[in-house]
Amino acid sequence: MKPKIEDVAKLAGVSPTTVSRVMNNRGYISDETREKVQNAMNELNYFPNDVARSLFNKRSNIIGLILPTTSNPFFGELTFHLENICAEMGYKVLLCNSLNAIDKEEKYLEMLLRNQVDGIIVGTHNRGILDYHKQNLAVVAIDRYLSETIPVVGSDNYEGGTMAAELLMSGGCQCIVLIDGIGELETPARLRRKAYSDVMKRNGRAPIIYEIPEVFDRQSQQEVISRIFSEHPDVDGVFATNDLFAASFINEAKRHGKEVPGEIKVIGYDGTETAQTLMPELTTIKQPIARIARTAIDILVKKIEGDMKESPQETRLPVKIVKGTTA
Amino acid sequence: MKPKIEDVAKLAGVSPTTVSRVMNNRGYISDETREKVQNAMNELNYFPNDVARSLFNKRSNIIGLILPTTSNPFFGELTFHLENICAEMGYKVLLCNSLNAIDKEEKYLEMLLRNQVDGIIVGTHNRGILDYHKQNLAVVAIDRYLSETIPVVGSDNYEGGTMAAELLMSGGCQCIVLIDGIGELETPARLRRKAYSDVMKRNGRAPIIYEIPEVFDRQSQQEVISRIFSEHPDVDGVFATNDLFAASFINEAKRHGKEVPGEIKVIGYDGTETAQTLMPELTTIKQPIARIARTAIDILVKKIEGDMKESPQETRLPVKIVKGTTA
DNA sequence: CTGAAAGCGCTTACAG
DNA sequence: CTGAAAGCGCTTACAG
Repeated sequence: MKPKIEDVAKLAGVSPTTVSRVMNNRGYISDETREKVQNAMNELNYFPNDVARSLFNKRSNIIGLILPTTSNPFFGELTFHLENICAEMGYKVLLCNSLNAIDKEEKYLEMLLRNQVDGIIVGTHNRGILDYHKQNLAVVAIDRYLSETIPVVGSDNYEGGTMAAELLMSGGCQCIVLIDGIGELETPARLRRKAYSDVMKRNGRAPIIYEIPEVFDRQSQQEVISRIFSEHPDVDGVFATNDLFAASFINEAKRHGKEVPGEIKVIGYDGTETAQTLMPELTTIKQPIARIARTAIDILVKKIEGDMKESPQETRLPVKIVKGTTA
Repeated sequence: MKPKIEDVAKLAGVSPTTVSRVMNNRGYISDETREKVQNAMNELNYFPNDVARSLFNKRSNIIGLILPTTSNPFFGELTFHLENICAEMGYKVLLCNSLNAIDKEEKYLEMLLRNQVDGIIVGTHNRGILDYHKQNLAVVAIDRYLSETIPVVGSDNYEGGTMAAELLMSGGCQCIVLIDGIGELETPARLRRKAYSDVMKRNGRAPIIYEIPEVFDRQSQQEVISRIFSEHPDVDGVFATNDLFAASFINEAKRHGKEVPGEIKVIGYDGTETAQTLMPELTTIKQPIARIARTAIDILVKKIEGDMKESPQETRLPVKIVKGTTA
C-alpha cells in the first residue's frame, strides 16, 4: 500500500499536522523535527496524494485543453508548447480531442468541470453551445470567439490573410481561389477569409471560396478540390487557410497536370515545423505558435490566480510570410 | 459556489446517502425518490466532484501519457487515437511531453503518481531510470522496452526495416545509408536499424549509419546530413527511420544537386496522415497507428482492472509499404 | 514549536 | 427503501 501522511508521522514520531507542515514549509518547525520527518519520508518513499490535496484546497492545478485534434500539426505543436509551459508553471494538462463535434465538446466540458480543473484552453469551433462563462471558470480561447468575456489569443489572421492575398495579386494571378475549412461561425480564423475577400474586392474581383472538411479525409478533400479545376479551369492562384489544405491542393494540381508555381501559385497558412520540414517549398504565413501558447497561458493563469487586471479581450500576434517556391 | 451533494439532498428532502445512491444507481430507491433527487440535481445544475470520488474510490480514471512531443506527427496522431479511445472508455488523459529528457521524465512520473493515475502509457526512450515497475502501477510501453514485466506495443519494426532495406537493394542501390535517431538504448524501434544492418550484411555490404537528433532542430539535422554527402558521395539509397528524417534528407539532396529518386532513392518510416498529405511522393513504411493505440489501451485497461490473464509481453503490429515515387 | 479536531465532497457498510 | 456515521488523505485554524 502507498504510505500516507499518517505512516510518515508514526515513523517520525510526530503528528500528521507536523508532517504536513514540513511538506508545505508552513509555520515553525525545529530543524530537528524537520529532519526526522524528511528521513521518514525518504525511508517510506512517501509522496503526497494530490487528489486529497486538491479536495481540500479546492484547487487541482489542472488545466483542461480542448482542441479539434493533435493529429493536425498546428494543434500538435500548439499542444506541445501549451503543455510545456504548463509543466513549467506547475500545472498539469488534461487533453481533449473533440474533432469539433459538439456532443463531444459538451461531454468533455462536463468531464473537465467534474474534475475541478482550474481553467480551460479552448481551440475548437463550436460557439455558444458551451456556456463556458456560466460556470465562473477561467477560460481562454485560441482563435475562437466564445463569448464577450472570454479572452481570445491568436495570430493576426487579417494581416496574414492580407499578406497572402496580396502576394498572389502582385504575382499577377488573375483567378485566385480561397480554400478554407467548413464552418459558419464568425471566428478569428475567419478573418483570413475576410482579408482575402477584401483584397479581392479592392481589386475588383469576386471572391471564389471552396470549403473542405478539416479532419483528415483525403477522399472528400480531393473531391472538393477537384471541383475547383472543373468550375474554375483558369485558376492561377490559391490561398489555403492551412498548410494541409495547400498540400492537398498541390497534389491535386499535379494530378490535373498543372504546374506549381508555373501555372498556379499557392500559399498556405500555419507554417508549422512539421510542414516546413515535409514541404519546405511551400510559401506560407507562419503563426508564432510558441508565443500564442505562452500568451494564452499567461492570461489564463492570471485569471486563475484572480489577478483582476483586465486581460486584453483579443490578442493578435504578428505573422511572418515564409517565402518558398510555390508562390 | 458549486452545489454539492448536501445541497441536492436538502432540496430533495432526502439524505446525502440517497442522492449518492441515485447518482450511482446502487441499491434500492423508490421511483418517487429518484425523481425528486433528479429534479433537484437539474434545478441546481449539479454534477459530482470527481476529485472527492477519486479520493474515496482510490481510482482516478486518469491515464498518464508520457511521450517525447506531440509536435512530431507520429506522436501527434498516436496521442489523438489514444485519447480518443480513452474517452470512449471513460478514462481521462494527463499529457506529458518529455522531449526524452530524463529529468523531465522523472518529474512527470512523480507528478502522475501524486495524481493517482490508474495507469501510464510510455512512449519515451529512457529506460531503467524510471522504476515503473516498483510502484505496482499499470504501465504499457509504446515501442520501448522498459522492463521485463512491462508490455510493449509497436509496429513490426524488424519487418518494416527489412522491407525498406530490401526495396532499396532490389532497386539496385549500391551505397545505402541509414539515418536514425540518436540513442544508445536497445528499443524495439532500434530493430529498424538492426533489420537494415542484417540486410546489408546478408548482401555483403557494410552498414553505414548516421544519427541525428530527433527534436526539431533543423540546423543540426542539416549538418549531419550534409556529412553524408561529403563522406559518402556515392550514396544512392537512404532509409530514414522516420518520415521527418527522410524529408530532411531529400531537402539536403536537392541542395546538393542530387535528384530523388533518379540519383538517390529514399524511403521513410511512419506513414502518418500528415506526412502522406504534405509529402505524398514519399515511399515509406506505414505504421498502424490507430491499432497501436487500441492495443496499448486494451492491455493497459486489462491491467488496471486486474484482469490477470497474462497480456502478451510484446505485440508487433503489421506494417505496410506505401509506394510513392522516392524509392 | 507541536498536536487534536474538524472538514474538503463524496461513498459504503451497517442499522433500521 | 432510507439515513447516520465513519472514512478516503490531506490541511488549516485553534489551542497550548
